[in-house]
Amino acid sequence: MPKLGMEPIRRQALVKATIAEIGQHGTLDVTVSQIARRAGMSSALAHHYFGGKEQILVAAMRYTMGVYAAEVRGALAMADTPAERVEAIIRASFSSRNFRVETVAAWMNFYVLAQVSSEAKRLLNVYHRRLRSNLAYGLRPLVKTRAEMVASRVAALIDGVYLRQSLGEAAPNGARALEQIMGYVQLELDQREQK
Amino acid sequence: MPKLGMEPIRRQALVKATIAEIGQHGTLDVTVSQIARRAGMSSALAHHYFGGKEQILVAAMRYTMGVYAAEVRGALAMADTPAERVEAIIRASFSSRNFRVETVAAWMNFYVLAQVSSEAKRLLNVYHRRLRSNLAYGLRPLVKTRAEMVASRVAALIDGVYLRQSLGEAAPNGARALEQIMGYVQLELDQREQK
DNA sequence: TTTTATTGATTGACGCGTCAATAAAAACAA
DNA sequence: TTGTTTTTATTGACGCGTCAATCAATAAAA
Repeated sequence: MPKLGMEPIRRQALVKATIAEIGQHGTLDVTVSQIARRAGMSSALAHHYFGGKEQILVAAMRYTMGVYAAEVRGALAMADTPAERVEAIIRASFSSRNFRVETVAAWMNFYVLAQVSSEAKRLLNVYHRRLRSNLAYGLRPLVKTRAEMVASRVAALIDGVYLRQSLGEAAPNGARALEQIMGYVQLELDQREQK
Repeated sequence: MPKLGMEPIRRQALVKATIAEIGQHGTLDVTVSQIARRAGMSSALAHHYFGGKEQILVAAMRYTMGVYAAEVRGALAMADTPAERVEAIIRASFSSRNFRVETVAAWMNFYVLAQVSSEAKRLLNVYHRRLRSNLAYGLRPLVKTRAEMVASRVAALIDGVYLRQSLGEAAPNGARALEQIMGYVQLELDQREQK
């Protein structure tokens, strides 16, 4: 009963299943069969649409990063002041959409994937560059020449908080994470004013 | 030609080979045979001494953390002021001994291992608790009630910098990493003085 | 002869990727 | 319209390779 135009549906189902599966296992050690089963199809079909396991994983990565990027853009569009811009970017990292167990687990494993897949490495570098560039743009009016450095620190903080969360005793608490990082940003701003 | 007392030698050789192998592959996807070959023995012997792959990996993790902990203790012993204590702890994370490609790669993968091995998770939690506790102890005289929070941020920063380094375009630069983090600490100290 | 060291060979499981086969829709032909 | 061919969807089965773990066998110390 082949309905036509299944390709995009199948692809998305596989991508989402991949993230869920990685989230559940906490590892990239998920089989194509597991992913396919969760997505409701045979593993052969998964290979048919994606070619191989690595490409499925990279697609999942691209999807995850795309969701994040969209959220950043959305939040950025509503920000008027530089300070709001900065907060919007950070806030996106800890939104209930992104800062959940599966996504955190997936994210960490993308760093491992980047050790093996050059495309994954490229994607991760793009993410980092954008993040720092976006942050620095918002920060420049606020902290002038320190903008790049502060952006670097914020980026590292975000990654660090994610990593910590992956050890996850407690459920992800986006609000607390956000405060943690905004606290640092505020410190940089105060510093500026007192000079 | 069985020389007696080989066990500790073999074990250490395997542990070191494991770290080297993970460092080279960037992943936990290293076979027992590869590790054993690098350590100059058969895979059967590796199993004989460790029981299984997971135990080898955990041993490598314990070893890595042990090296780090020893270095922290050493640096701490030579620190007189609280500020020196804090710097000593951070410095250890970026010493030329610890902040090298293999170790950074291994470290990141320990987070993945912790998703699968409860012993690895335990070890990582111990590391985090100690790190934060050590930092907070040094920070308390300097920033009072903020000590815990600053310690948390520093810990997250360290992890974040490591993670970034694992993407490693350039070779690890411990000095720069150290500055990056000490810059933040200094900011917290300045803040305190101006109040 | 018991213990320690050591390995080649083997087993059993598992996973990726491929292929041939089935089936329905669409495109085309008469 | 009806018949034929091509394209798209889909899967079960399978081959090929890999790998963790085990075992039986060898050998030297104690």
